[in-house]
Amino acid sequence: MTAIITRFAPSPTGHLHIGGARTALFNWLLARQRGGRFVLRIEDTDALRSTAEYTQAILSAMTWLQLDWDGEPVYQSRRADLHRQYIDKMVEKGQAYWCHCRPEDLEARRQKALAEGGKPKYDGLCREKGLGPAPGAVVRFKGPEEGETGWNDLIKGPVVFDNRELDDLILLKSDGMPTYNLAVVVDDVTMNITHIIRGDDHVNNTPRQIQLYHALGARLPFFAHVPMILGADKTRLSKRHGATSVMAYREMGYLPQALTNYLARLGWSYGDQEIFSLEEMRKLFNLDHVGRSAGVFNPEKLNWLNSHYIKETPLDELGALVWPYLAARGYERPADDLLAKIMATVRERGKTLPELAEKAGFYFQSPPELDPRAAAKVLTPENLELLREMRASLGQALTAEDFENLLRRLAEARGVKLGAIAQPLRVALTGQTASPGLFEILEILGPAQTQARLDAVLK
RNA sequence: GUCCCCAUCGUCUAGCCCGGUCCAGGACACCGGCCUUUCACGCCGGCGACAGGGGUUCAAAUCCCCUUGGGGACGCCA
Repeated sequence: MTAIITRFAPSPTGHLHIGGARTALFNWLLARQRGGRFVLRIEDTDALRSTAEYTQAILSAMTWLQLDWDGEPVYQSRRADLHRQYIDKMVEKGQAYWCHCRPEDLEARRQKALAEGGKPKYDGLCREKGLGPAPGAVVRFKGPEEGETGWNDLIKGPVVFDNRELDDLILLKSDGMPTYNLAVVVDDVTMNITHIIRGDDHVNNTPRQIQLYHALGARLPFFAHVPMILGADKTRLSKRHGATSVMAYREMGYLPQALTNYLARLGWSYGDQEIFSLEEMRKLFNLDHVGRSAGVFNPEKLNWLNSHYIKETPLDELGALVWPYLAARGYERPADDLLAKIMATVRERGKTLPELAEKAGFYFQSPPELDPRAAAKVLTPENLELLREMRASLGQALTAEDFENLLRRLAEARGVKLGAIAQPLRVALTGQTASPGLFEILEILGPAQTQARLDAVLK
């Protein structure tokens, strides 16, 4: 059995988006699982819209997601000569022909066909004219006029198109550049791609591409069309549904494992299992279990996965990940072990990295910003008096455990519940009524900081 | 308009290919309870779906047909 070769072929006309990331992931998974190759091809034949910046952004997004590719990325634009050779050969063999129809005329005829209830396809005007090259001319594929073209899609099953539905697609643009459909086929053939996993929106291109494979005498690859990802309103995921680029999710504080796990599970399943490391997916992934219907992107579930992976991240790593968000708030960097201890107290209280930074904010503000409603409710005259009385004894403990014993004894001595003295202290130290565990906070703040915060409230 | 694809809880899905084990299982979200110094986490419980209609069959979420609904494509974009 020969090794499989898959590819991801984004066009650098924008950032890597959620849908693209998923097709990349599936291609990567299949290749890695079967010991094959996963190659990256940048489809930059649209000179107007493709940029080097987007190319870079796509590469870094892939790297962030830990989807490594084999060899150097292939730039489609640099293969234009090769594409041109194939086109010339097809013209020579009578498989393609020069067409002199002008874009405006074409558009007019399309509109007319549409108005008459027909399909807006090329009418074949130049097909039998035997024209040659000319300024503004294009080369079209001479497709079969009858019969059917179909394939057995690895995800969708058998798909068949009537050849009469297909028109003579352009292979060479008037600017001398190959079109997408031609370039893709020539590249996939010459790069020996065995499995093409791509978005659903390409099924309509597939019969045309298959005809090109036939014309080229090339062996067909396997096709697998992954369903679209939709927004909450069930239309194609777009900007107005919120962030769509992978890097935007990185900035919003999502972990790459959460995103790949979510994306894999959106469409693919393995029984009831929800949590998969990249390593695990790689073992278990299977195109048979990729669903056929479109899926709605659900940020809530992504959040859940993100908090799961946040809880799994070692504290020192988590500290490093959250630090940039803390720094953005203008805080000073604490020692690594202290930052790790802080993370331990907040990591179950936030779903994204910036949320963690927000929950940890009070540690870094001295005194912390006092929530007026918390103050009004909890820092009553009686409670302030209570804090004043407790102030000295708080200097006698050092560890969270000691603080717990101390406060429990104090509560017992006064004949009140722990909460009665914990809440005023919490508000004094954090400015909030909701916070991480009070004993841990006391340990982290230390005696001096604790006294300073009490002083600020009691002055 | 034409063609292609799709259709199980609000959402992601298991089950469908090989009909009975499914008065349909899991997860997110939501609601309730427990735990508890607060908030979370965690645990327990609840709500909630086979789009509709015809067939085939002793039996259909599972097979077939139609309808409806949704998505996609119809570019000298990729």
